Amino acid sequence: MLARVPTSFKRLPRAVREQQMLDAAVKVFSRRGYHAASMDEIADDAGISKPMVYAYLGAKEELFTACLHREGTRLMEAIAAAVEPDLPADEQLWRGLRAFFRFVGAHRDGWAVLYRQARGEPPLAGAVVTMRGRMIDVVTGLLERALAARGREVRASELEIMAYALVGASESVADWLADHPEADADRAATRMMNVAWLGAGQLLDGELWRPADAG
Amino acid sequence: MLARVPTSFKRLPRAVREQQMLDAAVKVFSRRGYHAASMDEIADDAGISKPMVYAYLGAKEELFTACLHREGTRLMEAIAAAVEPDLPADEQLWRGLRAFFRFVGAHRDGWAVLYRQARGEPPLAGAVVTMRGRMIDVVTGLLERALAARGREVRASELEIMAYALVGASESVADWLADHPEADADRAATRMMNVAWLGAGQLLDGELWRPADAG
Amino acid sequence: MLARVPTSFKRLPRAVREQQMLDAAVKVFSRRGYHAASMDEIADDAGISKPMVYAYLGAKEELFTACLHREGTRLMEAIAAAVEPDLPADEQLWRGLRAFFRFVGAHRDGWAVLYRQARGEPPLAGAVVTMRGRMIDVVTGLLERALAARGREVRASELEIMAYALVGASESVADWLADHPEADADRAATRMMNVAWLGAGQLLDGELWRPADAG
Amino acid sequence: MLARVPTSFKRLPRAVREQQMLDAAVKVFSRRGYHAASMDEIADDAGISKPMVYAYLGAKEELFTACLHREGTRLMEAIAAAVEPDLPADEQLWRGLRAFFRFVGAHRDGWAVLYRQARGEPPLAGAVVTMRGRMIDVVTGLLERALAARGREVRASELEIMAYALVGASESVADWLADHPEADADRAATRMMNVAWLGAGQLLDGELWRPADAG
DNA sequence: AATGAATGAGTTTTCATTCAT
DNA sequence: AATGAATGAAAACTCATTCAT
Repeated sequence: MLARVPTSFKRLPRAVREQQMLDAAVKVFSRRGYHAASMDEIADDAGISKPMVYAYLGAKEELFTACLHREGTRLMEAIAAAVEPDLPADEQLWRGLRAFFRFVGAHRDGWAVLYRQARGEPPLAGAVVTMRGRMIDVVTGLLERALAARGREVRASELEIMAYALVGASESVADWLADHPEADADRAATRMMNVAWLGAGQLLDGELWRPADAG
Repeated sequence: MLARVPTSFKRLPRAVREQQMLDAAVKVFSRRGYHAASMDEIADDAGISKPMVYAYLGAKEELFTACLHREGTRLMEAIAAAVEPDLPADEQLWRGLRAFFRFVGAHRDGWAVLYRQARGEPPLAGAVVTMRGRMIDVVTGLLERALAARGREVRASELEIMAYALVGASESVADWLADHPEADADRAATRMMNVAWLGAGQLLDGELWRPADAG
Repeated sequence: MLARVPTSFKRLPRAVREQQMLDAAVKVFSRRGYHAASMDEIADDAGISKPMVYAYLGAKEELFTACLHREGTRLMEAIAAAVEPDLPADEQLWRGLRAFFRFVGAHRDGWAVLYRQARGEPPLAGAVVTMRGRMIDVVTGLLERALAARGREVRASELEIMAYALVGASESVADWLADHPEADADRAATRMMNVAWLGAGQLLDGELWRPADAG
Repeated sequence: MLARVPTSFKRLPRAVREQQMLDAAVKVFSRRGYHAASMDEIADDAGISKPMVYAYLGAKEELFTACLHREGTRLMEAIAAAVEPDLPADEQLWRGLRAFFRFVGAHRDGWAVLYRQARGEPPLAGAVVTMRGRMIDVVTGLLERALAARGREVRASELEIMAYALVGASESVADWLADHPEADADRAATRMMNVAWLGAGQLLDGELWRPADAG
């Protein structure tokens, strides 16, 4: 948590103000949902007047999009930092999943919640398409590299479905994680990795995938 | 022989009206989203006045819940009808997935859309928990039977996460299907089955699962 | 309380049905207030369908008026039965007041509550004027007889104001009684009699009026 | 010298708007009654939009309460200004009553009407209790001082009933005054004073109380 | 640069009342 | 005689958004 900047600091540079607003918006959107969140509450929470919010970040929809964008980027950066392109595919997938669940587990008010809300709201469809596209791209890239390393090639649409399945499964397990606050992010990542890598067939036969490292 | 259908469409019995209303509500909720859907439009679309909607199905939230319940039950019935408990696990999973995607593909305004919306809306959380529980139960049951057939046993929470992953993956691929109207439901089901059954590991190595039948 | 007539008794004579409805209406109006009382609840409580209420007792306003009329008449009859025109004025006033407070105390859901509600509602003004007129007439008659017995005469408008004051004071003390369920009706009547008969001047000097009898 | 009154009546400071709204609300509530009064009409009458009413004075119930409070306070102040604690009790009572009737007569849309409405409305019960308490306190205080001057003492509950009677009688005569627009407030006050001070017993015997002064 | 004042437009919900059977 | 079905009309309340200062 960032220390709250005292309200007495007036005339802050624009960039700082914008971050304050986004912090407040993420908080309120997460807590109340897109519709139930009121611009009033967001402005109040940011310690700023409503017209300023409009002046800096635009209307409600844009504001939400900006939140989603910022949180999504942070998530993507966390994943990117964890994955090293030269490792084998399973290690890459594992590190990516682990980073994903760690991030989601650590920011329970952030991207996962916003994304979940956005998915059901037609007016936010655009933002969702954009963000999901970025996630799909990450996964697709990983798969493509893995295939290339094996000297194989697969139609793009096949890869895309697979990426959808992986992303959807991860989101769902992230939901499970969000609903079980006592659960451990790394354990969830391990389970997810098992399903994703081995598939139900091998799992049912008792096969198991285990992380190589401890951390 | 049949009872005479009245020439004017007025004064229908309650049960009929309720179905008309639910039809309209599912349509409008799907098209507009929960919040943007107005009770006015739903009533109009059902060809009935608003007070009747309130009298028969209650306030907006209850109405949505009723929609979700009806559509979810239909989906579940479609899946249940397709799965035969005595078949091997992969065949069961396949038939279940195929039934799921066929249903979702055939009712693009139905369960999948409502469910997606409900997930982001705090006020609808209760309904989501109930419905998701039913889906998870179906998948968990399937996995349990498969394990039993192999003489193995696994902790309930492990199974649950696996079920979450499968359900989430399916939902996500269903989204993909919803976004690609030209796509074929059975092909999507096959892709999904591959990911779910074989896992990324074997898929990347070129293994492939194929349906046994043609239907 | 009348024993509830079982709903299975259908086709009751009109007069009986009307009393059932009035019973229900008095109850619901008293409990909820004129506006918050819904015709639905009244019909339900009477164990009858709404159209019947309309057919027998008319619209909501008429229904309320009918309630007020019935309860008011009962009150007036109770007072009339208690007052004997040949007694001295103070004895008459005392008996009238005592009957009034006893009645109000015994029917805490009846006349007093309805009347209080009606007073503030412009649409019910007519009914209030009528009922209050009847009360004022009773008091005015009492005062006139008392004056006649003393061989005096006073302008009608003077008497009228006096009657207003007495009626208003009684209503107010009745309110006090309604708000103090543990209070005793006869004690309240005695206090009221003291104020009304002796006036503040004598009361402050310690004079006291006491009922002659014990009953 | 005076601050320039803006040519357009827009953008007034909050305090001013609040008074305008209260003025309009008192008017509309008095004319139509609590329920029949619509927030729309009140806003229109105040020359402002509905949301401002909600923003400044809250929901309908709070708005009504605020009206009652303002008008009640004005009435109480008028009475307090008229009564001088060092005068004899009858003089105090007389001045109080006169101030009361003058005020009520001069503000036929104010306190008396609102109070009458509030009494019958269950949702406004709280406000009524508060306001009536203040009136009762004023009268009780007067009576206590009078008793103390005579060296006597009386139980609080006795005084309370007496106060109820006096307040109720005054309200009723105020009603009479409201229904007789040609009537004179001071004459009504004199009549009321006679009943209250002398009581029916002495009045019937021809005794009469008269104000000492002419004003 | 910053905000208090202001509103248009829309929504859910309720209720008295009446047909058609 | 009795009722389930049906509705017109209105009311309270909220919110995103913008002026004017």
